[in-house]
Amino acid sequence: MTKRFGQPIPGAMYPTGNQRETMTQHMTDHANHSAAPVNLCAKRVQILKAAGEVFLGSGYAGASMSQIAQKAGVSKGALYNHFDSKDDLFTAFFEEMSRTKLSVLKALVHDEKLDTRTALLHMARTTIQLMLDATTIGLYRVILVDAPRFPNLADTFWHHGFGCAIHNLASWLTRKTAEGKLNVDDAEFAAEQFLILCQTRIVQRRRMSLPVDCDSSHIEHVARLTAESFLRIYAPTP
Amino acid sequence: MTKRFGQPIPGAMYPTGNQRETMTQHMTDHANHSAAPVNLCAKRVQILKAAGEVFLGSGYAGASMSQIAQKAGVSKGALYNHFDSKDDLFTAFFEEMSRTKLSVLKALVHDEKLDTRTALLHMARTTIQLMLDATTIGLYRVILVDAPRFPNLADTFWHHGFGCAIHNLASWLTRKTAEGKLNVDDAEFAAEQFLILCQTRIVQRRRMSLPVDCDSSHIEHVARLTAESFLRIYAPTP
Amino acid sequence: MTKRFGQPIPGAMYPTGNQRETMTQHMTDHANHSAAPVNLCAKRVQILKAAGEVFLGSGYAGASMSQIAQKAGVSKGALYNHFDSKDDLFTAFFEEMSRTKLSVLKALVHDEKLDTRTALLHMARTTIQLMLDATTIGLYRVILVDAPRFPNLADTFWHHGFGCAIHNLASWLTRKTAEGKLNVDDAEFAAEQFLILCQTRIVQRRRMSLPVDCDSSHIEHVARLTAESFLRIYAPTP
Amino acid sequence: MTKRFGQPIPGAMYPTGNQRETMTQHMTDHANHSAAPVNLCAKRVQILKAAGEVFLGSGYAGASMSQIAQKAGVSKGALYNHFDSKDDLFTAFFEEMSRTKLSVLKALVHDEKLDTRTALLHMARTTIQLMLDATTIGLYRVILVDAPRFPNLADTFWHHGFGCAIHNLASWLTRKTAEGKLNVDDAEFAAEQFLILCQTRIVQRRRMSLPVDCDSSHIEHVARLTAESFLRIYAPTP
DNA sequence: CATGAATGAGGCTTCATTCAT
DNA sequence: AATGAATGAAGCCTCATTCAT
Repeated sequence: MTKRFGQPIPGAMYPTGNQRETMTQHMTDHANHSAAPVNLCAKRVQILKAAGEVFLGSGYAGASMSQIAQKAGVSKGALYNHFDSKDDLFTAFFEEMSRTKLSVLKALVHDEKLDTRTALLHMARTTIQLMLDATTIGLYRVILVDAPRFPNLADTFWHHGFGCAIHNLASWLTRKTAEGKLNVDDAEFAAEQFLILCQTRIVQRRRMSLPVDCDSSHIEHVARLTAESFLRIYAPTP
Repeated sequence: MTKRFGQPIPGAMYPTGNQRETMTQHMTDHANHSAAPVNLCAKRVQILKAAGEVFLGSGYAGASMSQIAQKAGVSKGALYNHFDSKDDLFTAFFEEMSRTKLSVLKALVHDEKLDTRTALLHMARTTIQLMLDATTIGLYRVILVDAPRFPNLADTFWHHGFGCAIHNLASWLTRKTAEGKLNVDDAEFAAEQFLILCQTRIVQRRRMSLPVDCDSSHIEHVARLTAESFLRIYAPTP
Repeated sequence: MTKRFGQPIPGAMYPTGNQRETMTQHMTDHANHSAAPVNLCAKRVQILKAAGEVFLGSGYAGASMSQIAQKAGVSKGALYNHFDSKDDLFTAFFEEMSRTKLSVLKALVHDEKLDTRTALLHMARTTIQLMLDATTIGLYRVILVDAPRFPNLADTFWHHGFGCAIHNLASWLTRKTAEGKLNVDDAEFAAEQFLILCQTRIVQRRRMSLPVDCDSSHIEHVARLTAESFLRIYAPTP
Repeated sequence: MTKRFGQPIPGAMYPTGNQRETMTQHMTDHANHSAAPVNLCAKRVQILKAAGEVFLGSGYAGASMSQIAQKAGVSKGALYNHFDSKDDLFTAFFEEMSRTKLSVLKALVHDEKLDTRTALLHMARTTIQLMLDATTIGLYRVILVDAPRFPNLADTFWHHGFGCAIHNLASWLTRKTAEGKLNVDDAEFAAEQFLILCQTRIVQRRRMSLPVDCDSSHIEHVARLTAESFLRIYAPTP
């Protein structure tokens, strides 16, 4: 059923089916013959946005095409003019979301001239904040529950999100180790540890819909403890 | 509608209605006149088992009563002789699962005469293994996706699982700190960090249905790194 | 399905099936071998009572055997020990109700030494009160809706209720005409007119669940107008 | 849940949702771009017609959506494109029926130049005929049995039917009294008496599904007796 | 291309009835 | 006799999808 997924080749054309580009970019690269494509894009974006709200909240099984159509302000039929099926829409939504919402993770590592401790604190704070975002939590939820039936889901999420962040962070850790600021052996593992440690206390509870204090002061506290802990693990031996 | 949840009163009897004892215990405490209760329990257990398989795999919305009935080998109507509704069955399944499957976490801390490093390794190994279990992963999945609609879910899970483990582990850490073997300030936080660190690499990927090597040698490796890291954070300052 | 109905022969025996005597009489005409029949009767009465409450309120289609069993405080199976089917129980309930609750109508005409006007007023009052009774209204409701599917229902109701009252009243009217107190030609028609006139204002509205003042003073008012009207129709020509 | 009822605003448009005009009028007031509404209306009418047949015969509880769909020649799901629920369909059916079928009652009083006796006979005949109509009997049945659960039912019926007729007739009676042709004190009460008297013998039996002669000659006979009786009650005192 | 009515499969639940205990 | 679990048909309703307009 699921048709397109897995290798989102940014420039490729999809001659069969309704698929179009992911459309947040180059909305204007066709000053050609008609404004229709713009509207198309607009409607597609509109639908994807609505699909996002619904799928993130309810998962694949809990969402209904009617709901999405209604929230998007279009007819049910219109959904099928832009997407071949619920599966297809789900897949498109997920890819779009992963690409746009997790971009923060890709840019987690700013190579500014911050000292190591400050940089770690900064990254911890940013990570926690991202992971508390409703969209991120929704995406995580969707992956956990729907990945068994949509095998490429997790790949996409990993590719655009966690995996990417781990990779970038690992590079940074390797660099810091080379600089003698840290002492990291398995950089990929350490990077993952860092990201996972960020979930202590706040993120973990929030994901489970448990009541939790999300004040920025609390976030700051946890970020600090996390950065500190990480430093203790990987501080260079004197 | 959903009747039973929240305060499982272990010794109470439910003479009227569908609710019965949680039924893993005292299947034999009726040397009286009839074997019927055994069958009743048997069928209830049978249904709960099937419900478990289905709910764990698909969440509440993705599961269907027909599926469950079929997997349990009973008629659809029979489900309603034992549970008032899908909600009720879901709730009962979840409570049962939390109680029985997470008991390992409660017993995570054995107060044996192991040295600290070995004990941590041991606990890391156990935790990883538990968290890789299909049931545990399913439960986690269910909580993430269905807790928003079933508020007690997360409480139950926390109460029987994570929360309990954190609490026990925190006590142990406090004790070790008193003994000078560790140097833990915020024991609850540290305990949670330990459990979260155990999810690095293997558990996290498995949860997302990503391919991952689950060999015991790999588990051992991660457990060792985890214990080591934890020790580095909280080793007593020399 | 419906087995027995139509000619309730009071003394007959029903050798096949579960049917027993209507049981409000001669509860004691068997000082014979066992007290079981008494219990049977008790349970049967209990069931019929519950069936009455439910059927009167909801009609045949709206009632459920479970409801009845619950209200009767017996098991669902027990219903089928006493009655062959829902149809059978319905039929038995209806006959019983008609017989017992409408007996007032049979005794509508007391041949006391009241003058005609007072007697009519008396009968109007009694009729209105009976017709306002929840049971009577329920019976009427049941006939209207279920008679098409249970052809003997209306016969029974007519036989025990309206028809009987009309008959008795017609005799009385004939007698009064003979005495020169009234001038009734078609006595059956006149009797029916009287009973129907009693439904003006209060009974008619109550039947339709419309709000209506049922004070005894209001009843008295309507009864008086009704008797007066009847007298004007059938007063002997001077 | 039930959305439309109570105040049928004749000219309102319901652009969103299932609700549409009651649709017996202006099937042609859209010389616009498409013939679809005609079909829509047609189907809605088709469904309402089928619903009428079923509900009138069986009441709310005894009717099934499958039956209605089948009788309407549409799929079960199609019902829900036009009505939100069984309740909604029931409510719409009842309102429509009350409005269209009982209009005869509203026009009961023609202010022709008939003498009083003839006018009464005329009205009695018309009333009896209307009340014998299968639809009227069905509506009455539905009210009695379902009004307890649908409070607006009886109001609607009264508003469109009985109540209206009583009101018009009462005005007529008052007029006749002013003209010295009748001597009516409580005109509303008298009007109700007239309508109720019309139910003697034929209507009452028919309602209960009892066998009864409905020949026009019999109707004429009862109408004559009824008019005569009414005249005797309210003839002006000489 | 947009619409939304139509469809039929399938969802959850209730029901009358049966039957082993 | 009494119980209540089991059954499978049927009830109401929703859903993804199609298609005429």
